[in-house]
Amino acid sequence: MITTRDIAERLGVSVSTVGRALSDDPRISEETKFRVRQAASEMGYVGNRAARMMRGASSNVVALVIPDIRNSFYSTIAHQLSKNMQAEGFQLMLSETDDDRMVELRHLRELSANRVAGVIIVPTARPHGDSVKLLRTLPHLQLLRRHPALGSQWFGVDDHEALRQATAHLVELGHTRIAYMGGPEELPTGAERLRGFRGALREGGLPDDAGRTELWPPSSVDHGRRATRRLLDGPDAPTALVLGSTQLTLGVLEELSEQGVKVPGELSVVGFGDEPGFSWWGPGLTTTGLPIQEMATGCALWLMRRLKTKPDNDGPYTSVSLGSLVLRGSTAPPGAATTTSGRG
Amino acid sequence: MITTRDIAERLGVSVSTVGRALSDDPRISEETKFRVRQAASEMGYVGNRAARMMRGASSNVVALVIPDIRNSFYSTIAHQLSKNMQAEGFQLMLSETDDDRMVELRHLRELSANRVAGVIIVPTARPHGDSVKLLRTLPHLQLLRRHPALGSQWFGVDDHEALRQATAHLVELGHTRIAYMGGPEELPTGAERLRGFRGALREGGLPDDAGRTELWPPSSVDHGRRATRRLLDGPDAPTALVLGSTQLTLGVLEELSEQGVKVPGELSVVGFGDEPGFSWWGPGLTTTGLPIQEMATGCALWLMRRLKTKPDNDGPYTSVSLGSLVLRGSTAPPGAATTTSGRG
DNA sequence: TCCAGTAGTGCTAACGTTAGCATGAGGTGG
DNA sequence: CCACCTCATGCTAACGTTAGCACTACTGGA
Repeated sequence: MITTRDIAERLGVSVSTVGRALSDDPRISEETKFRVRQAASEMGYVGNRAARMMRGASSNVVALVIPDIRNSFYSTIAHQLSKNMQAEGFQLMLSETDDDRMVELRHLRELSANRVAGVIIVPTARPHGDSVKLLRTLPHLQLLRRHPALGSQWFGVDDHEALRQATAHLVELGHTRIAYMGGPEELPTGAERLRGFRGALREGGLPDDAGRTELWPPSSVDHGRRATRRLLDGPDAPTALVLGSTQLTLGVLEELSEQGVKVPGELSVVGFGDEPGFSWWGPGLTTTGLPIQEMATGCALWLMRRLKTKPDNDGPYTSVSLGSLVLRGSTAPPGAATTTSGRG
Repeated sequence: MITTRDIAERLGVSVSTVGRALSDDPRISEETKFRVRQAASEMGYVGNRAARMMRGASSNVVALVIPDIRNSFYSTIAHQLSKNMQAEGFQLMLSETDDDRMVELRHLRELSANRVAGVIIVPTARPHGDSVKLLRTLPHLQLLRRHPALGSQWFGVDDHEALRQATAHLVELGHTRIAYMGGPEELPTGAERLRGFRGALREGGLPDDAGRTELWPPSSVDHGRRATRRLLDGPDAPTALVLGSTQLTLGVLEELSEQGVKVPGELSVVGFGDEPGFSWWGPGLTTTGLPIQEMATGCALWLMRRLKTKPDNDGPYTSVSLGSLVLRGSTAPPGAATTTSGRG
C-alpha cells in the first residue's frame, strides 16, 4: 500500500509537505500541491483512515443494527439512511441480530472495537447488560423499539394508537369476534400494539372475550402461516383479524390465499405495514401504513447533527410518528361481500 | 476511551503485559491474565481495531456494493452474506450505488480508505476507470453483473439460459406475439437476458418481428408501470410478456392489477425473480426463480477463504448458477382461460 | 545594514497496539 | 558455586498520519 512517505521520497520532499498538500493546506505552494496530487494519483495513493483515526479523527461509519434486512421495513430504512448519510460522507455498516441478544452483543462489541461514529439500533426484546453499557459509550439512537434501561433517543411509531385505530375500524364495521396476531409482549412494540388492540375493544363496548390474541416472534413469515391455520381450525372462528407485524401479515396472506378463505366475506383483515403486493392481494389489503421513509430520514438527520456538533445533551430526544390506516378491500361488515382471496 | 495503558497503570504493569494478557499469550501467568481481564472488564476496555490495523492486521469488514437494498433480491443477498460472515467474525458494510457510476466510485474510494478486507460488488453498467483501478487493489468478487475490464472472480446466473427457458415456455404454449421488458443492454445482465429472449424466438421458428422489446433502467417499479401502459395502449398488443427484471415485474403486476387485465386470458406473463407476493398475485405468477441464497452463500464462502488464505491466484474463479422456471397460473395458451388479475 | 515578518518546508512527537529483544528473578544440574 | 535455562515481564520501535514547533530564505521597512 502506498503511503505519504512513498510520495515524499519520490518527490524529494517531507511527509509533512505531502500530508499538507493533500489536505490543501494554504501554507503549501500551489506548485508543490500540484506535483503531490499528480504523484498521489499516479501512484494510486489512498489515505489510510485507520491512521487518521489514531490521531483523534472520528470514523465515518454509522452502524444500523436491525433484526433482519430482508424485512422490507428495515431495508427501506437502510436505504433511506444510506442515502441521507452519503451526502455527509458517512458509510453504513449493517448488523443483523436476528432478534438474538447474544448476536446483538457480539455486533455491538465489534462496532465498538471498530470505533463506529454512531449506531442506530432496533434493540432486541431484552438486550444484554453489556450491550447497554456499550451503547452508553456510543452516540446512538433507538429506532421503533425503546429499551427502558437505555433511556436514550428514540424514533418510534405510536404503536398503541396505530392498533387502536386499526381495531376501531373493525369494531365500527360491526365485528364482535376479532382476533389479533402480533409480536411477543416482551418487545416494547408488541406490548403497545396489543394494548392498543385491547383498548379499542374496550372502547367499542365489546366484552373481554371478544378478542382473541396470538403472539408470535414476529420475524418469520412461517409463524404467520402457522398462526393462521390455528385460527381457522380452532372453534368459534373470529370474523375479523388485526395484525401487528409485517412478517406475520405476509404469512397470513399466503395462508389465506392458499386455503381460499373469502375476504372480506368470511374474514375481514387489517394488515400491518405496507409491502409491495399488499395492494394486489385478493381484494386489496386494508393495512396500517407507517411513515418509514420520514422516520428514517429523521433518524439520519438527527444523528448526523449529533455527530457534527457537540453532545449538547439536554435530555433524550424523542420523535413519535403516527401510522395511518390505508383502506382497501379486505375489510367489510361481518358476513357482507364474498370476494375470495384465493385463486377461485 | 480506555486504552491498554490505562489498565497497565492501574495494575502497575506494563502495556506489553496487558496486551499479551488480553491476547492470551502463554508467557503471561494465569494470575496476571485474570487481573488484567478483570480490570479490562470493569473499566469497559474495548480494543481499538484501528490501532491494530496499523500494525499490519487486516480489517474485519467486507463491503457489499449494490444498486439498491430495497430490491429484495439484494436484501436477501445481504442477509445471507451477513449470516455467513458473522460466523467468521466479519462485519458487513453496505454501499448503495443507485446504478450511478460516480456514486459507485465515491463508495469505492471510501471503502479503500477504510481498508476494508474485501468487496462484493454488483458493478454499474460502465464503472469509472478509477473504480476499476481501486478494485484491482482489493480482494473482490463480482456478483451477477460482470464487468469485462475487471476480469476477476464472478458469481452469476446464466441469464441467457434463464430467459431462453422463460420465453420458450411461452412459445410452446403457442404464443406468437411476445413482448420482453428488461434492463438496458449496457448492463451485461440486460444484454444476456435479451439475447436469451431473442434466441428462444428464433428457435421457436418465429419471425423477427414477433418479439417486441422495452428496455428500461431496471431499478424502478415505476418504470415497470409506465412500460406496461405503453404496451397495452400500443397497437398490435402482444399475447404474452416475459420479464427480465424483478423491479420491472413489480411495476407490471401493479399496473395489470389496476387496469384489470385478464391474465392469462388476455395476456400471459412470466416474471423475473420470486418476491413475496408473486405467488398470490392474480392467478399466481409464473416466474424465473433464481437461486439467490445459494449464490450469496457461495460468494461469502469463497471470499472468506480468499481472505483467510494467500491470494493463490490461479486465474479468476467463476460460478454460474441456473435459474428455474416456477410454473404458476399466469401463463396459458393464447386466448384460453380468462382469470382476471384485477379486483373483478 | 539590520531586523521583523512571511512564505514554504522540515522535524518530531503522538495516537494505541504489537512483536522482537532485553531484563531479571528463580531454579537446576554439573 | 557458577553456568545455564526458564518464566514472567519490561522496553522500544514501528505502523501512517497530523499538528505544533523549528528552520531557512526571502521581502520590505526603518
